[in-house]
Amino acid sequence: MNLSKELIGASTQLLVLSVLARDASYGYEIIRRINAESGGIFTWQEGTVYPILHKLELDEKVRAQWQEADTGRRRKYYYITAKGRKALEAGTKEWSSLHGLLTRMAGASYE
Amino acid sequence: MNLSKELIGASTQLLVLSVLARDASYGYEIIRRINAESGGIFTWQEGTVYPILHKLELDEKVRAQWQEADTGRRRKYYYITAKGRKALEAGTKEWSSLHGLLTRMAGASYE
DNA sequence: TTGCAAAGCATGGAAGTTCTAGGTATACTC
DNA sequence: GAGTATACCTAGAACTTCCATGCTTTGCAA
Repeated sequence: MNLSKELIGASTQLLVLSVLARDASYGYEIIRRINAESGGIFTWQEGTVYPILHKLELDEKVRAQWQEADTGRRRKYYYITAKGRKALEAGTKEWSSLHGLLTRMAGASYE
Repeated sequence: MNLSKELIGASTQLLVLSVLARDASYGYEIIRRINAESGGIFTWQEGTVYPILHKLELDEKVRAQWQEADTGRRRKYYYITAKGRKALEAGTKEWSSLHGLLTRMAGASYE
């Protein structure tokens, strides 16, 4: 069993799930929100996020629903599911272990 | 500019560099050491690590040198370079930013 | 009313990555 | 001399993310 690869993919998935755990949202806005909060360390493109949303939906971690906005525009809203919340929690924990290992090892190398 | 992808790859590179920053070592032992210290959250295979070492060498972040062990066995020792140390330091910082973002966002979703 | 920018979703293909699965060879132990 | 541990390596499969691009609709300005 090797978590590493999933952890990696999880870093992007986790960010998306984090946004959706607060409020349902749609692709275009998720991108803007994450890019804003990232403080400029990276910039997601649309082509990065939409496939991730599709995968999350396939995995039943989110549910999608077309809605009409006040502006009259059609948007595909994504809602996090119970499964998605579990994945978010588990992923955050796994991420923390990896981060712990990394700081422990990198830190030790400066002594 | 998008750091994300490099960050990802960096997580594995960083662990290897961390080991080498303490002591020069060779592939087979690096694998054992990291697997031991990971506390079981993942298990690297040889096929994962050797290509990484080759890439690090190509990038001049490590230097390789064949040496004869007491046991009479040939080993390829890897030494971290100045460039490698810089990469380790920079990578650790980038990693921390991402981790900060992640905990900030995931944390906020539980409030 | 025409034209352009922004909002909004989507996909195909390039490039990169790790993992699996194999191969080779030497030393030690029984 | 057979098996196990040490030690290195690579090809190819499978999976990702990223970039470029295309499409449609709405809003606004000239």
